[in-house]
Formats: sequence, structure tokens, C-alpha cells
Amino acid sequence: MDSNITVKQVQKLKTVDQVIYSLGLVFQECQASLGTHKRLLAVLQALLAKSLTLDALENFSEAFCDIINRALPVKKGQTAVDRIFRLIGSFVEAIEKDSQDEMDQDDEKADPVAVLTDTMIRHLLQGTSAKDKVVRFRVFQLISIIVHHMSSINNELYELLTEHASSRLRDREATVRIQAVSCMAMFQGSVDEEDENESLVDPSKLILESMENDPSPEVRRIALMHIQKTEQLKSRIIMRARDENQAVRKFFYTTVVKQLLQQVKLDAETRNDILSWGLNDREESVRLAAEKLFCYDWLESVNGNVMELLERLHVTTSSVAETAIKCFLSNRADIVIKIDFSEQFWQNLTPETALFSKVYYDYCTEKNMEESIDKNFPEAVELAKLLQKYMNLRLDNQKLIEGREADPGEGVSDIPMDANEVDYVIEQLLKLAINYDLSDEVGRREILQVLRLSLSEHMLTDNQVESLIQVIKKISINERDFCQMLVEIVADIRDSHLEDDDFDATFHSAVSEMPNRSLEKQDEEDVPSQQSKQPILADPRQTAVESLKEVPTEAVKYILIIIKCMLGSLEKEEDRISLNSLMATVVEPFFESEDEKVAELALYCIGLRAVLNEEYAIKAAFYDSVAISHRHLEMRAIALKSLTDIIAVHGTSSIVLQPGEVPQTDSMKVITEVSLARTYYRTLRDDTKPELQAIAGESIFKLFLADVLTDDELFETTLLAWYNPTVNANETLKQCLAFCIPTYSYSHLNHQQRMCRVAGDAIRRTFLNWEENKDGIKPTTDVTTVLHQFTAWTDPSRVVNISKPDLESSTNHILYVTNVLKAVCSEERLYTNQKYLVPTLTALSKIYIGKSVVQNRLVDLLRAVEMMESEFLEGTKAYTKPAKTAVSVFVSRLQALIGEEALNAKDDADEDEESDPGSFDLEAEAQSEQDSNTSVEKEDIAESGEEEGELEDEESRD
DNA sequence: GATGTGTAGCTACACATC
DNA sequence: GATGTGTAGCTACACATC
Repeated sequence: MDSNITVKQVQKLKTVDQVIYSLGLVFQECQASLGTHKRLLAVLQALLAKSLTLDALENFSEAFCDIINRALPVKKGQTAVDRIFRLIGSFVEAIEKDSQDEMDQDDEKADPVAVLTDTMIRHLLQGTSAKDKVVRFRVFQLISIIVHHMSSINNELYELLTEHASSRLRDREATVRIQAVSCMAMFQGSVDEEDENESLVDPSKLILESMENDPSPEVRRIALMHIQKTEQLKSRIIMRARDENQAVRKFFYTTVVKQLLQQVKLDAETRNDILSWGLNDREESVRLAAEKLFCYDWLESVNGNVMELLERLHVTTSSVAETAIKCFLSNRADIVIKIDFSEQFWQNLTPETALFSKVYYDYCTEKNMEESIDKNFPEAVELAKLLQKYMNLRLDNQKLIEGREADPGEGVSDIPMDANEVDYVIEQLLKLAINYDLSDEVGRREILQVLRLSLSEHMLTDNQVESLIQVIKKISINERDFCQMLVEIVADIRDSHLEDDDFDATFHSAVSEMPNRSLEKQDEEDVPSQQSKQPILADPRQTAVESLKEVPTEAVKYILIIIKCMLGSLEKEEDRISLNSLMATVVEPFFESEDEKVAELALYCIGLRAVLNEEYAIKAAFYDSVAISHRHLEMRAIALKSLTDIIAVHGTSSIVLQPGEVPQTDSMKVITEVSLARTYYRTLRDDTKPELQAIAGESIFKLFLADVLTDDELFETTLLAWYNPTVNANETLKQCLAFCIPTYSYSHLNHQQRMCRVAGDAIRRTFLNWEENKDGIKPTTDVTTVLHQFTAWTDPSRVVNISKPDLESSTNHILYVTNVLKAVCSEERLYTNQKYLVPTLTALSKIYIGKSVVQNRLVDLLRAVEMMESEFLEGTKAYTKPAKTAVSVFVSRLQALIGEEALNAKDDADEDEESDPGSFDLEAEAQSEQDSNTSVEKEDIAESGEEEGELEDEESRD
């Protein structure tokens, strides 16, 4: 028989042996290429038919299993076996189909196909818990293939299979679990929920479990692929878009979303979430997959109608719409090129088209597509008219609504556009105007006119105010001009709410003091410098407060929002006088408002001003400190952030009393260095206010990174917080510290030195806290992790951009290890406990010692280690063999680095000086060296020493 | 546990076959 | 034109080894 076996040849076969021999040939041949499979499939079917006519089904099955056995031990990745399995799969499918056709005709006959598949599966199941992982993998691979090609299965076999597969879902090998999941997937939906049999496992639940919790991303991916996309499971499936593994996330976007959209209903919010997570993913590959999904697949699902695609985003409430449109513009140049905004388009803006035009304008600007801008976007004058048109529409709407409320009985006249939608359109037009080409003088005037009137006469939304003020800023000649314009507007708004004539003394006087400003470019020199020296008013504040009481709260909020946006967009202070007046008469009085929102806005404004003006910062710091200790949570958060910003910009010296400085009665400078540190310290330690804790953590590191804060004690508090088990519940703070601690430590050698100084004490206190365990909460880390982290943070080779000479001469790790050993040896509970001692000593192997470290430092360290060993460790139970080995390895390493000669020389010197070998004196040396290196920090360190006592005192009083 | 090596799963393209 | 196959390069991850 030649190697290319055919159906005709099979039909001529006479004996069982010949059939079995041919079977071997088929599987021999199928391994080489998939090309022959079609013919071989026919041959296999013929062989089965032949064995039936010879009444040798049993022999045929046996031979089949024998062939399978030979493939089972072949490791993964061998294509030959994959081809064999593929042929078996096709074979099962083909004979199942034939059998179905025959069964329709004759139900009585025993089904040979069922016998064959049953034999094969039972044979394979014997290997499901084989010792060889390859066998377990191959067994489930083939079972999975067979099951996928079967149309039905009897109950007995089903139970057997699910039982084996479910136990393999917890196989040690990920490859086996993948196949088990794939096999189990075939049985989803087979359990009838109504007559739930207790003994039956529910495949869907098991797959769900694997999809969410399997440690291997590949298993999770396969589970995600196979799991049924049902209404019940969809919310769990969608969460895979946030899987920690990028391959899983990417797979979700390339494949799963499409399946979901076909099989279940997804509401707009869910779709937006999916899109938002994808387009903002940290991995580029995931972002690309999400972009493709949106720009091609979703567009296709709305038949290429771009506006419908945008409508489905629900732009007015979506935070992702703008990103989505940007991605659309850059991905679908083919569609973008056809864009043509007509007059009609601009007259009938919808939220979608308004947003699109805004994003498109920015896109064109960025890509220098001037032609597209000229073609599609109106002149500035026209833009002003458009703004006016939609502002009018907004006003008409409001009147209609008010009218309807006043007289509900009246025939309801249709409101042309939803109020929120009009607001949104206006907001987009304003945003469009921010970057618009306003070089045309007439257009600029027109727009400014519209903006001024709108701002003072309409109660715009917060977002609208913010954008509008940015446009005014852009149009203004300079900051002075800008400020004055807004101060006038604020005055107008206030006036409009006061009817009494005697109200306006303060306000108008504040305004009238300002030079006349006009749109025309005005030389700054024109402003008489004397004006700034004139007294503002006898007692402006008092009168202002009185009159402001008459202004409705809503109007006050509106005014404060305008001021907030104005201050936020200032880069420097060109008009101190009018700002002073504004703050004193309109902002500061509201700090004490009973309305929380009003007080918050006032404090926010105060903080913004303080960043611009160092003198004002003292006042702001005063307000902040009052707010931090007395006011409600949101207020305290604003105050804490504001205080941090002030210090970051102006430094601590400008706002705190210097040592010896006595608080003046007329000054608001009341904060001391200690009270400032204590504010952060207390906030960070207050578990009852997790939001503030997180802000404090972030603030402290911001200031440490900027070298504004230099308090070692405060820094140590952050480390203690990191290892405090209760912090684990505060996700924001945890994330903040996880990022900030290493970032700070690796940012500069001096920063790392601070870490080295406090590390010993921080480790000691952390361990003792765990030991005492006051709160009864289990620590979430262990001793080894703590030491690993500290050893890494203090490793000079991890400092970014460190120069080779700096690295090789750095003594940071030596300082660190000295402190840690000292700290552990100072506490009997630690050095006599194996749990703490052994990891401390084994960590010695990770200590980085540069090639050009001063020899004396090494000798001192060596002496210290030897002393520690003889004084504290030798003879204690905790000093186990691995600990001893670690110490002796470290000692040998030090000795080798030092060299014998230096060692002897140093010994002599020691004898001469009669130094005390029992003390850790090298830390003092290290400290003094560090001080001389950074003379600036010297004082701070000394100061912090004093504070340490005070902070501690405070704490113990608490 | 740190290291080097191996692998799956893309992705894009060329080419053959139906 | 649709479909399947082979090829190569790439990357993140899993695995094996010490």
C-alpha cells in the first residue's frame, strides 16, 4: 500500500488487521500538513464503515485509543500532535452528523458513533490526574476538542466530564486549567435552573470564578472568551476591561465587546464607561484596540452615521465624548475630509454637533489645517452672533419655563430645545471661542460685548462662567484690563440685586477707584501710580458686609464663582489694589457664611489669591488654619490644599513666625513652624477622616519633594502610616504613599539620606506597633517585605540619574544599615525574636557598598557589626544558622573591601584613641558628614530635632 | 528570588487555492 | 474575491534553572 491512502483502497480491505494498519497510516500522514486532511477524513469515515461491516467496532476503538496514547506525552507546541487532534475533531463532527441523519431513519439501532466517542472520552478521563503535566494538558486538550465537535452527550458522561473538568480548574498548571475551562465552557446553560440538581456543578459559575480569580491571565482570557454573554453575567464580564493584565484588557476590546453588543443590552452609561476605560488605558495596545472598536465597529453598527454615533455617547453627561471625538478625527481621516459645516449646521447646533465642531476646530489648529478652518468655521463676528442667538434661546427657554410654572393651566407652548442641551451648546461655543482666531478687531469687540452682557445678566452655569472668563482673558489687553473688567461685572451683578440706594457706597467706590479701562490698547503707564496709594475707604469691609446681606445666596455664589475663575486664570498680579478691595469687600466676609458652599468658595478664592501674592499669603494661611481646625470636612480639605499650595509657592518662612518673633496684634501671622508640622502630622494620623488623610499624605510629599519641608519626624510619620494596617482601608492614601515614598527616595541622594536617617526608627516602631497590635488589626505586610522595601528605598544605586562617582562614594546604605542594626539591638523584643532578627540580618546581602567609600566608614561598620554580634546576639536562641551565615558573609565582604593593611592601621588608631567599642558611634560621624555636605539642611535638622520632642509630646498628650 | 530562555498571540504581508 | 497557509518580527508573560 503506498503512503497516499484513499477511500477506494479502504473499500477493498478484507481484514480487521488491515483496517487497523490503515488507521495508523492515516494518522502518520495527517501530521505533515493540513492539506491532506480532507481526504484523510473521508478515509477515516470509510475505515469506520469498513470496521462496522467486519463487526470490529471494538477493535477499531481500541486502535484509536492506542494512537491517542502515543500523542499524549508529546509536549505543548508540537504542531504534529495539534494536527492529529484536529483531524480527530473533524472526524467526530463528521460521524456525529452522519449518525444524526441515520438516527432519523432508524431509532432502534445501537449507535456505533456514540460507542466510539464514549470509549474515547472514558479512555482519556483516566489520564486527567496523571502525574505528567503534559499528559494532563493533552488529555483535556483532546477532550475539549471532541466535546466541541459533539452535538449531544448523555447524562452519565456529562456528569463524569464536569466532575473531572471542575477538579482540573484548580490544576497546578495554567495550561491544564486553560483546557479545563475550554471544556467546561461547552456545558454552560445545560443546568436547568428550575430543577436544580444539587449534585450537578454549574459550569457558568465555575467559569466565572476562573475568569475573575485565576492567577494566570491566560486562563482568565480563555474564560472570558468562552463565558456565555448573558444579561446576568454582563456586569461581571465588563469588569474585565479593568483586568490587571493588558492582554486580557486588549482581548476585551478586540473581541468581547462586539459579542456583548450582539447578545445583551448595554445602556449608554455602561458603553461610555467601557469606552472611557479603553481610551484612557495606560497601555497603548489597549488604547488602540478601544480606538478601533469605536471608530470602526461602533460606527459600522450605526451604519456609518457619525452623528448617530455621537448621539449614542450622550455627550452632555459623558466625560469621554471629547476624547472619543479626538480619536475619531485622528483615526478616520477618510471621513473627516468630507466634513462640511453649512450655515444650516451652525443655526441648528445640537450638543453633539457643538462638541464636534469645538473638538474639530482644535484639531484643525493643531494640525495646521487652515483651509478646513476657513471652509467650515464662521468669522468672529458671526461667532458673536451665534453666541448671542443661543444665549437668547436660553433666556427664552427660561421665560417659558417660568411662565409655565406660574401658570400651569396655560396651554404649554413647546420649548424648542431642552434647557440642559442649550447650556451645553453655549458651553461648547465658549470653549470654541477660547482658541478661536480673534485677530479681527470688530469681531473681538462683538464677542466681548456678548460675553459681558451674558455674564452679568444671565445666571450662567459654572462651566460656562469658567470658559467665558477664559475668553475674556484672551481678549483682554493685559491682566489689569482683565481684572478691572471682571470687577466691574461683579459690581453690576451685585447692584442688580440691591435696590436700596445706600448699598453701593463701598462697591462702587472700589470700582470707581480703578482707572477707566477701555477695549483699546492702553499703555500701562497711563495709570497714575498714585492711585494705588490712595486709601480705599474708611471701613469698606463693614459697610460691604452689611449691604451684601441683601444679596440672595444664589447670586453670591455666582459672584464668587466668577471671582474664583478670574483668580484662577491670573498668572501674576498687575492690579493689586482692585484685588485687595475685591477680596476684602466681596470674598473674605463670606468666609463666615452659614451656607457651606458659599464659605467653601470664599476660602477657595482666598487660597488662589494667596498663591499670587506673598503678602496676602499670611492672611490666607490664617483663614486656612481657622478652617482646618473648625470647619466641616470639605472646607478642611480646601484649606489643607490651599495651605500646601501657599507653602509650595512661597516657602514656609513667609507665613510662619520665625523663632523669637512675637505675634503682633494687628498681624495675622500666627502660625509657628511647629503648629504647621503638627497640622499635617495630626491630619495624617486621623483615621476618622480618610479623605483628609489622603490629602495630607499627598501634600506632605509635595512639600518634601520641593524641599520646603525638611522635618525628619514628619517624614517618619508617613512611613509609619504606610505600614499601619488601618491605612490599608484607605485606598487613596495607600496609592499615594505607594507612589510617593519610592519617588521621593529615588529623587535625590539627599532625599534618600533622610530616608536612611529615619529608617531605623521607623522599622523599630513599625515592628513594635505590630507586636503590641493595639487595634487588633492584622498587618497586611510581613517583616521581610518591610526590610526589602526599606533596603530598596535606601539603595543609592536606585537614585535616578546618579553619577558614577556619587554612587561609588555614597554612604547612604551604610548609614541605613547602621541605623537599622542599632534600632533592632536597642529593643530586646526585637533582637531576641527570630521573626524580626533573621530577616534583618539576611537583608545584609543587599547592602550596596561603592568602590570609593571612605575606608574608615567601612571599618566602623565592621566594628559595629562585630560588636553587635558579641554583645547582643551570640548565645541567643533567635540567632539561628541562616542569620549567622548572613552576618559572617557580610563581615567577610567588609573585610575583603577594607583589606588587611587598612584593618590593622585602624586597629592601632583605635587603641591610641581608646575609643569605646561598645557604642554605635559611627552614626554620629555619618550625621556630621552629612551636615557638612548640605549646610542648608543643617539648621533644619537641628530644628526638627526640637520639633520631634514637641510633636511627640503632643502625641502622648493625645 | 533573580536570572535567562521559551512561547503565545498578535500583526502584517505574500502567496496559493477554491 | 474569499479563504487558508506560511513567514517573520515583536512583545509581555510564563517557565525553567540556578
